Amino acid sequence: MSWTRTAPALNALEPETRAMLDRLAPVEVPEAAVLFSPGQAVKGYVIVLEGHVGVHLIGPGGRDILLYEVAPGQSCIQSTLGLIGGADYSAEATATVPTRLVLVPRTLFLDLLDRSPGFRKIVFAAFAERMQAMMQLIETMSFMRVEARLAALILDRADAAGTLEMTQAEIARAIGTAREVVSRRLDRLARAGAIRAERGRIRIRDRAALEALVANPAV
Amino acid sequence: MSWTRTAPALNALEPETRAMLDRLAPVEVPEAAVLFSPGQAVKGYVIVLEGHVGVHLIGPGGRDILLYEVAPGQSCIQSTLGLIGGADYSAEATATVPTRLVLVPRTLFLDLLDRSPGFRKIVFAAFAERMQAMMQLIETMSFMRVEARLAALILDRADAAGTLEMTQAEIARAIGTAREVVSRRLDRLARAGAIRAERGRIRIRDRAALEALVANPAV
DNA sequence: CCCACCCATGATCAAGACCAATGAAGGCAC
DNA sequence: GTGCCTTCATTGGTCTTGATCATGGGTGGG
Repeated sequence: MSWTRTAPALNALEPETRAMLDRLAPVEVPEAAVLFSPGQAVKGYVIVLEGHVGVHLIGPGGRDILLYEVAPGQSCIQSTLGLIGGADYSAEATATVPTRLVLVPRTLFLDLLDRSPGFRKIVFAAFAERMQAMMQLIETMSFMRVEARLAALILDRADAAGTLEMTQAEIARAIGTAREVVSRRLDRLARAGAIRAERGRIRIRDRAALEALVANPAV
Repeated sequence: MSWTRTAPALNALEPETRAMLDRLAPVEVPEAAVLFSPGQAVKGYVIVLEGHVGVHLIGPGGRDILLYEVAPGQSCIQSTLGLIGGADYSAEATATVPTRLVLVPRTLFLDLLDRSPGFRKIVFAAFAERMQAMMQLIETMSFMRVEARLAALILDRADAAGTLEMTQAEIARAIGTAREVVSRRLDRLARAGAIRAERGRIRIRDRAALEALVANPAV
């Protein structure tokens, strides 16, 4: 009941709209569950309440790159895309941890979109934000070499203490390269004193050095 | 007067909405004019009436890649993005030929978005379509090698007779590589009998061969 | 006829993909 | 504790792709 209360973004909604959404039952999905895969039709608008979802493009040969991630309170742009434009999913979404989410059926979604300014605002703000991130991704992939991408990721995802808990394989997927390359790059960064690499963890030692790398991404 | 008549997509609009739009005066921009550049604030929603606009991401070092193109009747998603999300432009748009366009001011745009279901529908359909194309672009860049990208472009842009009038430099920008590479690849395709390369023009000779390349993009 | 633009080609070089083998740390069962 | 297994990481080596520099030839318009 009233799961909308747990999603801060939804607080600005009109009461009737919230009521309609609250009638939907959240769904629990286990870790590593595949929420959707390429080719499937979009069934509804997805709002993640708890947990974490990663959306990947899968290439032939099994390589995949992380398009974006969905945190609690956020929605999945692929779904929006499909509902508005009618396209099928072209990526794969998997829950990286046990996740709770709500699926707003297509008809309700379109109805709300038409009638609720607040809902519209939320949906489109999220849409725009994601889109922005995707353009960023294109830019990154086009113009930054792996080392710079790696530095950017470390700076971006490290916690306040300058620590990043990610396995090399995860990093590789996030920046779209092979694991070995990440290993080598990390090694170089470590030699240069920019970071300290541990098992499943990276500590920033020289933030400025990483920032310099990001600032000069010349391929 | 009544330029909305010339944009088929706008025919489905409510009469009042069309009337409001028709009050705006189209603008003429000369060939090679820069419509906007990275960092600029978004002034309004752009609808191209006539001509052709290319939107590029510019990297350090001058390299740039074609994000998408705007044909008559279409709008520029970067503008939509900025108006809804508040972000500045992150790409550069240039008119490739003399172009006529309409700029819907921000306030009117947001107002129409709120009040006109028809306008909303058009804007978001266009948004979704572009977004789809961008995902396609990411996929292409990630998983297709240059040869496959080249083949795809040839198939996609050739006219009914199987002829493509593009200079190698243009092709290079469109698929995000260097001109020399295009030259070499074209040469190989020509040797293989898939195409015939002439000055500023390419003729498809073996469509199936190109399609096979696109189908098997393994990096 | 000359000057832009377009194209071909060669040489070099770095990045990164891919394959393979090994080491090292942690978790678990017993 | 000991042994075993899984996950994570390191290292080496090979191979392709494609970026870049350089140079020369061709073509067409003014």
